[in-house]
This record gives sequence, C-alpha cells and structure tokens, in this order.
Amino acid sequence: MKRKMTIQEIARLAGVSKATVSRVLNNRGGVSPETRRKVEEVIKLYSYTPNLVARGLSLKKTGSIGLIVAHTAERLSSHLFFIEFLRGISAVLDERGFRLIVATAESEDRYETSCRSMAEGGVVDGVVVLGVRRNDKRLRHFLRAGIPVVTVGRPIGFPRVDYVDVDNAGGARVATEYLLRLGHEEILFINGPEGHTASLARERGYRRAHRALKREVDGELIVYGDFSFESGYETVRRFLVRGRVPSAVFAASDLAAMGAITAFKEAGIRVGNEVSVVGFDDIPYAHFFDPPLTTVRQPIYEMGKEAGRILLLRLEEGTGPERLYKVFPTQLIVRESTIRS
Amino acid sequence: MKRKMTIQEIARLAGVSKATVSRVLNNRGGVSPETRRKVEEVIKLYSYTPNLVARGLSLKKTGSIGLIVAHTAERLSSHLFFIEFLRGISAVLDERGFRLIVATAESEDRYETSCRSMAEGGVVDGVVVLGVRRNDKRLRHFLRAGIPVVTVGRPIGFPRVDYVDVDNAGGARVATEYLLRLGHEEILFINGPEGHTASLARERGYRRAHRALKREVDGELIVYGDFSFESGYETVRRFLVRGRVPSAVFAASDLAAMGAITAFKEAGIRVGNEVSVVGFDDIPYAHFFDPPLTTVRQPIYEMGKEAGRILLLRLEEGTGPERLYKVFPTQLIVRESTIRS
DNA sequence: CCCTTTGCTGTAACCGGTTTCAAGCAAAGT
DNA sequence: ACTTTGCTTGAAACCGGTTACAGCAAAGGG
Repeated sequence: MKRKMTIQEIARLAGVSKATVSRVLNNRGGVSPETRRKVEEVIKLYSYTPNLVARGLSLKKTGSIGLIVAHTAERLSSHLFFIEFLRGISAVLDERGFRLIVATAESEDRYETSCRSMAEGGVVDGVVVLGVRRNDKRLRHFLRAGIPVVTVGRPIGFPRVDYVDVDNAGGARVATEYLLRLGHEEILFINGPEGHTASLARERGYRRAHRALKREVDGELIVYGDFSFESGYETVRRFLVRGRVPSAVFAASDLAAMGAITAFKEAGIRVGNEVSVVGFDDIPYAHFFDPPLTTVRQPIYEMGKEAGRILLLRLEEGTGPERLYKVFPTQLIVRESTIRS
Repeated sequence: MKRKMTIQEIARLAGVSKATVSRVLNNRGGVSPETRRKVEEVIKLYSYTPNLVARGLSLKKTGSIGLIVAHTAERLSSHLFFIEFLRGISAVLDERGFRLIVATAESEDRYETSCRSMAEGGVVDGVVVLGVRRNDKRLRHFLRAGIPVVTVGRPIGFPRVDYVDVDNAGGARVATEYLLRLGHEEILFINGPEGHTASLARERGYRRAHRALKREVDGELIVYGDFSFESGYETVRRFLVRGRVPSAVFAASDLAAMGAITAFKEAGIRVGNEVSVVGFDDIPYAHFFDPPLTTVRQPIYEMGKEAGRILLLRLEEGTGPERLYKVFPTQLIVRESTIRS
C-alpha cells in the first residue's frame, strides 16, 4: 500500500512541470512527442491516476450525478421500479465515466438535509428525481442552486424542467377501456400515492376511459395506495369485508395487483374467472404469477437510459432554452388475470 | 439563481477572515461570542453552505462511501437483496452525513474501470462490496489503494478484511435437516452462483445436514443458478422433463423457490402437498405466495446497517489490528410450501 | 540578417476550503 | 510598571489538480 502519488511527484520524476503532466493526462496539444512519451512512461511506471476530487474542484465539475429517490414511504414496487431504472441510468452514465450518488433517507427531515447538501455542497453536476410530485419542494433546492434536473414523471409546476415519462394517462385509459369493454361495470382503481404526478395522470386516464364509453365514475372506487403489495391486498380486503365485490381491479403497480389477487384468492374468489385484475409495470415475474397477470408495460430500463442521456446532454450543451423530454408509450399485455364479465 | 457564495465572500461581508468563518462553520473554539454571532448571521442571511468538494480536498476525506454491486449477471433476487441492503446502509450513513456512491456496470471491463476509478480517484473514503467471491479481484484494488473495505459475505482469501455475513451454512443446514426429517430423500438444491462465498457456505450446510442424518449426497442434485426466478423455474423443468421428480427443493433464494414452485404447478404437481419447497431470504411477499413459502429468513436490512456501522468505525478508529465482523443468525420460517413426505 | 511566427515548456494564479503559526491585546500576576 | 498568560484573530501555506500567460528557442519570410 504505497502512498498515493500526486501530479507534482510525477512531474519531478519525469523532469517536467505539473502543467506538462496535466497536458499529457488530458491529451491536450502542445507537448512534444518525446516529452509526452517520457511522461507517459513515468505515469505507467508508478501507475499514477489523478485525484478526481482535486480535478473536480479545479474544473467545477464533479463527474457525479445524484439519483434522488423518493423517501421510503413508497415501498417495494417503487423499489422494483428503482432497480430497473438504476440499471438503465447506470448503463449510460458509466459509459461516460460519471458516478452515481444515490440519496435515500428514512425520515423526512434527514431526506431534506440530504437533498440540500447535494444541491448546495457542489458534489453533483446534475440530478435525477424519482417520484416527483406537483410543486415538489426538492426541485426548488436544485434549481435555486443552478443544478440541472431531470425528473421521472412530468414535473407539474416546473414548465422548464427536463423529464422522461411514460404515457400514464394513455396506459391507464387503455387498461380501463379494456376492462369496461369486457363488461365490467365496477372497476376498483388502486392508485399510487396522492399527489404523485404519475397517480394524477393515471387517474385522468381512468376517468377518460369512462367518459369515452359513457359511464359514470364512482369516486369511492378510486383509492390511493403506495404501489405496495400490501396496499393492494388491504384495499381489496376492505371492500370484501364491507360486502362490496368489485367486478374488476385496476392497480397502479403489479405488486398491488398481486396483493389484490391474493386477497381475492383468500376470499375464495377466482381471479381470471369471476373477477378481473390488471396491473401496471410488467415486472419480470408478472407472467409467472398465478394467474399470469394482465398488465400495462412500461419500459423502465429505457427510461433510465433516456434520463441519463438527457441529463448528460444538458450538462454538455449548457442551458438551452428548450425543454428536453421524452414520453414513452405503454403497452397493454393481456394474460390470464382478466375475463369477460 | 444567485451564484454560489464562497467562504471568502462571507468573510468579507462579516468583516473577518476566512479562517474565522471556517472556525465558526466547524464549531471550533477560539472565537469570541460576538464574532461568532456576527458570522452566523451573515451565513444565515446568504444561506451559505460550504463547498464539500473543496472541504474534501483539504481534509482528504470525501464523505462518500462506495457500494460495489456485483455486476449485472445476478438478476432480480440479488436485486431485492440489494434494495433492502441499500435501505439499511443508507439509514446509518446519512445519519452521519455520508453519501453513497453506487457502482454498477453492464459489462465486465466497464465494471473494472469503475472500480479502479473509485479505488484510485480518491472519491470515496471506504467501500462495501456485495456478492464477494473467493480471491475477489476487486478487493485487491481497494486494499492496494489503502481504502477500507467491508464485504458482505465472508471474504475468503482476505483474512484481515472486515465483513458482515449471515450464517449461511447454519441456515442451509437447518433447512435441509428440516426437509430430511420430513422424510424427503431426494432434495434438489438450487444454489447461487458458483464461486460466490454464500453459495459455498450454503452447500456446506446442505452436505452437513446429510452427514448428520447419515444420508448420502447425490451430486447431481446440486445445481448452480443465479438466484433468479428463472433459474429456479428452469432447473425444475429440466428435472421434470427428464422424468426425475425430486421430492423436495431447497433454493438459495425465495425467487428461485417461487420459480421452482411455478414449474411444479405447471406440471400439475401440488407444492405443499406432493412436494416441498424451501426458499432463502424471506422477502416481503414470501408469505403471500401461493402456497405461502417456507423459507430461511436473513436480516438483510440489519446487515446493511451493520456494514455501514463497521465501515464508519474503521474510518474513525483508523486501522486497528483486529478484524471487525458480524455474522447474523438465520431463522427457519415454516409456512405451507413444505409437507411430510 | 533581422523580425515575426510557431511550438514547447514552466511559472504562477486559481478552485474553496482547513490549519498552523505568530501577532495583537486585555487581564492577571509580581 | 513590566512580564506573563490566555484568548481572539488574520496571514499564509496547503490539499492536488487546471490553465492563462509569458518566455524562449527554432523555423520561416522578406
């Protein structure tokens, strides 16, 4: 474990100045071939690598980007989302040599400080915010600090912030229309958290489907959850206990859908037979579930990649006037958890 | 979006020197009450926060720790593991103001460079390595660079590296003995990846259980997978296609167990009735599965916390001679996927 | 042959903090 | 009145890079 070398020492060993070593390191021009060769030799000999923190200070670029994860209220399903998203964004970031700093927190105020330190401490060049809400306080921190932001989900209230999104309204509408056309009259909608921009859009889609097919929406059938298995399970149980059996369920996540199905099963109600359930996400084992789950697929991995691309573009191009965004289409995957009523 | 303030400007505005502002910021002594008050006032007025990169350079501490995730070969199950672990370690890290840098990569060599830059770029104070293998190359990078490492799983070949682990051998043994005592003779063991230290230990437990009860181990019944649903599913299918129906399955992850159960179901074989399946992990919805899964619980969240604690301890205490480690016990959770044969 | 241009290199300032050290000054001791 | 002590403060060096600028030698042009 020999001590870490500095550019100064390399310069001395190669008989040149720091400036020249720096030029060699960054492939700048203006270095004679023989000097370059000599410096490179010394660098290789001592397997020197520059200190990235010092470089960051000098360049005012850290090479890190922050991934701001909604604080832990939203549980497993958003976690599966998170994982896929992480894979996607990592893929493009480390292709370009960027590091990823993940901010999570257990409590609301720890989360607050964590965001602040990221915004103001100068430790990230840009951030991606997951699970954005309308007028999200977090965004203000970053914008005020002049840090580029890309949100996942359209950032309501921030008309100039870049984002990636999936066509939530469209996806929800297609799923709901599908259920309505199957003859279901009472479609229980287990939505995501209230205020979540994705929840808002999906609710819009649910309502539009009803309007398009000239049905009334019963407000009691719209319930907010947190994407979790438990929220799907509990919601259906609450309905069953009250003796109200919805003929179909549209859940805002596959896990919630699985929870709903489990609750039906426990009550002896056969899903895909007596009632229909549609999920959202198409997580990898949705098609292994019993029954295989009809669901709305969203390309999470691709969204991660695109978020990374947009952020990097913004970092390179500087702050152009135009908003960069991309909205991905969804796809209804019909399996066996749905049936004509 | 007013420009970021520096300590110099605050000093000027407060009519003092940088040094004094620094002392106030870090609650050092040797500042008169009134000066302190005045400086704090200016700091609050401009809501100044110090640049953490500069501080890092000066202190030779970055306040970041790296989480090195096995590259993406291992899929969803390790991902669930990853999420829980991440929650745990985040909890202790941001309680202490540390940031978490996650290193993943799509390809093996990107992964390599990602590790190197983390080891040598001076961007992290310490790292936690997930999914450690015997003689893991990654560890060498970090150790050579003098960066404290905590591994998850006992780091075979590195007798002085700190680690957290779960009693894999014990857990596997208890599960296997349980199955043997239920009268199962042919227990298919769907292990994790070959070379994984956890896989090695679990296989040891599987063998010990057989030895303790005076049974022979049939080598063909030990199969390596990658913790995924698919690996469980495919493995059982391969057996069934060949006409060999194991009377029980012990899988190294809950997802693999669920895959196995699904394969049995498709073949019309009732799990928890004709055959038994035991998983490993006790992921949150294991008890909602059909049938509810008998499994070996490991306290992943706690392991994350402990890994964080050990790493922070090591960072503070410097490099003491003793190895720090903690091995967590497992617990067999009996549900309905197992039955007397 | 002299002047300009070109190419290579080093000096020094800078990024924004922390810390050592010495100086200034008031209170206390003799 | 003079030294000692203790507290407060600022100047300057340092962390390890990047870069503007200037110097200098060799090459090119008239």
